Amino acid sequence: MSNFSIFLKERRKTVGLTQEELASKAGVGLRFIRDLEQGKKSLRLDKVNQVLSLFGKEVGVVDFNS
Amino acid sequence: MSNFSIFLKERRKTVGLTQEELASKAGVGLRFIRDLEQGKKSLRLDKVNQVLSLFGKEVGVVDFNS
DNA sequence: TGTATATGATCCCGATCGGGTATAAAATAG
DNA sequence: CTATTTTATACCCGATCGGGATCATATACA
Repeated sequence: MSNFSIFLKERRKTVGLTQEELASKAGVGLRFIRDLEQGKKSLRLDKVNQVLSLFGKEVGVVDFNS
Repeated sequence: MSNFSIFLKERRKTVGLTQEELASKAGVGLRFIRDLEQGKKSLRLDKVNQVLSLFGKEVGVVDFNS
């Protein structure tokens, strides 16, 4: 599982959103949210950022250790 | 410009690699390296990680302020 | 001058993404 | 403890797009 998979799944739950609600809020498909939370590796960067931006975050360079 | 665009361009130069050499080392196309360093938004995550891993880094969640 | 880089235009293959649907699991109601 | 609803997972399909390869041109730089 990647880094944002966990981050997003937890954040979504703490704010009480369903996957479907998050999808429509972020302007992406439900399938994408599911792939994302499932840790799919080959997602598109802009789509991931589209979702992360709802939580004031974005994709960036990090070390292997979290 | 995104975060890894700058990071990768600088790293590549400090280790003395051309875009072409980096591309073949990372197993991606030259065009991808160029798009990457130019900050293209819609790249695929796995490919970006493929390149970042050469420098012991990966893609992760970060704040808007770097 | 030659080398590295940037940008644009194709073509082509394969994957992503979204929509729909069917199903499974979890939560809630009766 | 069941029945119903909600939420999550899995699969197929079709349109779209990424990315590799290649050629061409333009610019920056050593």
